[in-house]
Parts: sequence; structure tokens; C-alpha cells
Amino acid sequence: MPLNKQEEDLVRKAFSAKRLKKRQYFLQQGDVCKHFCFIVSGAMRQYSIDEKGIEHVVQLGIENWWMGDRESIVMLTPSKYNIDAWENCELLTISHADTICLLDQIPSVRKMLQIMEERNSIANQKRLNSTISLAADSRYADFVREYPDFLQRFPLHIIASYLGITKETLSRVRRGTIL
Amino acid sequence: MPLNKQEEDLVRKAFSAKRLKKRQYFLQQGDVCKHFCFIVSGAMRQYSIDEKGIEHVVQLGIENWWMGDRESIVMLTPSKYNIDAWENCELLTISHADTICLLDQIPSVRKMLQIMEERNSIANQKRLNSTISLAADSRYADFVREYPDFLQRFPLHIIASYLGITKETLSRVRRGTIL
DNA sequence: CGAAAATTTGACATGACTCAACTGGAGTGG
DNA sequence: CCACTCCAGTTGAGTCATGTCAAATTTTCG
Repeated sequence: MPLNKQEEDLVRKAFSAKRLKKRQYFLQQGDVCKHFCFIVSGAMRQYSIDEKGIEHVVQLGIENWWMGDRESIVMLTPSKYNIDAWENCELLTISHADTICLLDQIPSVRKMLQIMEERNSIANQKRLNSTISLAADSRYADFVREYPDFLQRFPLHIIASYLGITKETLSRVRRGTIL
Repeated sequence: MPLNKQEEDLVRKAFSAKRLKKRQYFLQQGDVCKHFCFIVSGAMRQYSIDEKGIEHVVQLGIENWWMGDRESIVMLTPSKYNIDAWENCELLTISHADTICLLDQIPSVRKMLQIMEERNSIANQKRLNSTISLAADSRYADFVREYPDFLQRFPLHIIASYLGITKETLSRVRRGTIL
């Protein structure tokens, strides 16, 4: 990422460092999301809570991932999601306005964000396809192949929720074919 | 979209017009996707086919939507999907290279694509959340609210597939609460 | 050690799928 | 205009995958 002095300066000014302790919120349901964050270290989750109080994990992230609620930040609407730290986290946060600023002014940032977008969009498509096409066991197999790291960092009930199944079903799937 | 003469020229050169008759492929599973397309008129679907020969619709599009396999076009890998015309279509196609060219050279194109990206990413997130959190009936309700147009353009068995349920289940859901 | 969190297990309920049959258009061709 | 076929949609009966609930177990960590 070749940045000259002046560009580097702009980038530094746009980001703020932030720390979260385990279980602390980055975003709470009902609030408008003001910042995106880049995870320097730690692990986070984004989830909705339904009428029955059940959490549904829409996104997991660890080092080098970005987190934030696109819909809320762009539309300026209250978020339907919570984002919190699953491990203690070091974050770099940036507002939407500053993001646009950087995008407009620094070509290499633009390239980078574009690539991120692409990856994100590809990953979403895969997950969607897997969710509508496959049974629980194959979805878990896919997950293990795509994100082996996550297995080490998140407990199984969170992974189950990410896969759209219950922790009991995941437990049975892991044991071997359901009996 | 304010474009000067020269920019307009670049844009025109980048796109090619293309017509597809109903059922004709825009992309076939196994081929590398070379172009994205903008739907001027008509309706298209993108779907995978599993081992049992069942089609799983990952994307539907009508006028003013874009279609293409991001993963294949960016990674240059054979696509896992088919994209075909559900109605006769008029398309504008553009290669990845030309897209990047336009992005780099014309700020207003960049803005536009960026907004498209945002919308797409938001829509994906919603669909994903709906798919992992909700039962068939609520998912259908969501769909009707978000995409009433699609109901007019695609038969129910395609919508069922998009929702990740069978046509029989959709039929029962539409009838009223499952009996 | 003791409490809280994570995981597993079993019995049972149920939503969704499968399969096969049937209905009702919308063409198409004789 | 009718017979014929193709496609979309509906229905019913039986089955299966996954969810629910409650309890037992294991692990983690202060």
C-alpha cells in the first residue's frame, strides 16, 4: 500500500483507536451506527435478537476484519443488530464521512476498499448459497473449510447460530452423521 | 449522472448491447464469467444446481439490476452458477477490465458503483438475516414486502427456490398459516 | 474449590420435504 | 375448434431433519 507522507497523514487522522473489553458493545440495537471498525486484535460478533430473545449471528470477525452495520451507517437508520466484543479488542474506527473522504482523495485506499468489497460480496454469496442449498451437516463442513480459524475463537453455540441451526443440532452433526 | 462528452464516450465504448431470448444462458456453470450485465429490460435468474439436479436460485433481477458472478469474474475461476433469461432481455454488458478502467477514470461512475455496492451489500445482509432467523412464512412475508415486483415476474416455484423452500411449502404458506 | 458457561444427551414435537396425483391454464398443431 | 402437451400450482399422506425442552456432563476460570 504505497502512501506518501501527506496521504499517510490523512489516513492517520481519519482513524481513532478504541479498546473494547469482552462483552462490551460496539453497537447496540436501536442506535444508529456511526463508525465502521477494523479489528486490530480480538474477536467480535454481530447479531440480531428475535421476539423470543434468541440471538442470530449474522457476522463474525477477528483480526483484519471489518465490522459495522452497513445499512444503518449508510441510511442513517437505527440498527437491527448488536455488535459486541467476544474477546478483548483493539479497534481502529472511522466515520462514514471520513471513509468517503479517504476514498475520494487516495487512490490506493480506494483500491483496497474495492478489493475488500469484492471479497465481502463473494463471501456473502457463498454463504447465502450454502444456506439455501445445503443441509446442516454440509453447511458445517463448508464452514470448517472456509473459516477454520473461527472454530478456535468462538464457542460452538455461536457458530451454530451463524450457521442458522441450534447448538444441539450442531453438537449432533459434529458427532458424526445424525443417528 | 453528470458526464462530459469525453466521459460519455468512454462509457459508451465500454458497454456492448446484447439480447437474450427466454431460457437462453448468459453464463453456464463451469464457464468463467467474463462480463457483468445491466438489465435494460427483461428478467433474469442466477442459480446453482446440486447433485440431485435441484436448482437453487441465488439471485433474481429485472430492469435496472446488475447480474454476473462476482466470484468467477474477479478470481477468474469457473462459475458454480448458471445465469439465464427468464423473459426476453435487453442487456448492456461490460468486461471486468473495462469496469476497472471506468472506475479509475470517471469519478461519477465510481460514485454510482459505490452506491450500487452499498445497496447490494445491505440487501444481502437482510436476506441472510432473514434466512437464518425466520421460518418459511415470515421469510415469504419479508420477500413480498421487499420485492413486490418479483411476484409479478417470476413463477412461484422460482420464488420458493429463492427463499430456500420447496414450491409445495410456499403454496401452503400462501394459503394461510400451515394447517 | 465453586460458579458460570459450554457442550452433550435423550425423548419428543413439528416444520418442511418427498412423492405422487390432480387441476387448470397457455400454447400448438392438426 | 378440439385434442394434446407443457408448465405452474395445489393437495394429501407419510417421512425425515431439525427444533424444543430439560437434564446431565464437562470445561473454564476467578
